[in-house]
Amino acid sequence: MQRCCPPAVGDTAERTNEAAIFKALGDAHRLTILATLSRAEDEVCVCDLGSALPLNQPAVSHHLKILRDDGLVICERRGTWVYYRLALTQKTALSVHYAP
Amino acid sequence: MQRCCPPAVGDTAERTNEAAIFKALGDAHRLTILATLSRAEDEVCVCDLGSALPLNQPAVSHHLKILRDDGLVICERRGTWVYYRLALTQKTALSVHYAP
DNA sequence: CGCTAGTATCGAAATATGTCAATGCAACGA
DNA sequence: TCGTTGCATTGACATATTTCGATACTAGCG
Repeated sequence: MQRCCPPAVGDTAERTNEAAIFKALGDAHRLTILATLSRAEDEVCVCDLGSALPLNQPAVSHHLKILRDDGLVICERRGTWVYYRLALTQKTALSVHYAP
Repeated sequence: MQRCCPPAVGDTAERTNEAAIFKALGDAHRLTILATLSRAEDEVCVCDLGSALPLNQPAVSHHLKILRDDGLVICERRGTWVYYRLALTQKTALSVHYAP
């Protein structure tokens, strides 16, 4: 396989993982959730997250699951309520630089 | 409207714009395109961008249009070929910090 | 058990992705 | 000039994924 330019850095699987994170961020409602969590000094319960969005509870829960599955937020149940907070991992740092 | 937590920063329109950029990055093929452009010292023509992807030309063109519409790349036609390069604007800096 | 908070599942509408065909655009040769 | 060739984009369509509401379900409390 002959090419004029060097092949792209990183394999496809790695790039797919990166894309999944960006995809999770590619929704205005989820950005609102993350912004709310970031502004909150402490964790925020689901009902408060939902009250800032024009969605009903199942839809909010759906978006939260996406953020959970991508490791962007973590949740903890205490009694009746579930509290969310940002998962401050490398992923959320998001200092993206192409190419590495 | 009464809430326990402060409202999210930024209005919906602004957040929608941000989401559009993340959505553009939320695809492994488009990340490959951006990585290739970033690695290339100079611009890269469409045929070379396409040869690094398991897609045919129309699909590549489609992805390039998404990146163009979001202001992430710019293109220039010279003769028969069209050359792409990164649009090094604020958008591509992508030093994301929530909340601002 | 009843009640509330949150999640999971299902289905419909909207959107995204990729392929094929058709169109533009520029270079080249008769 | 005209037709041909090759690169790139656009449009139409089929398929896949996403989004969100309605409903059903689970967990915890009194």
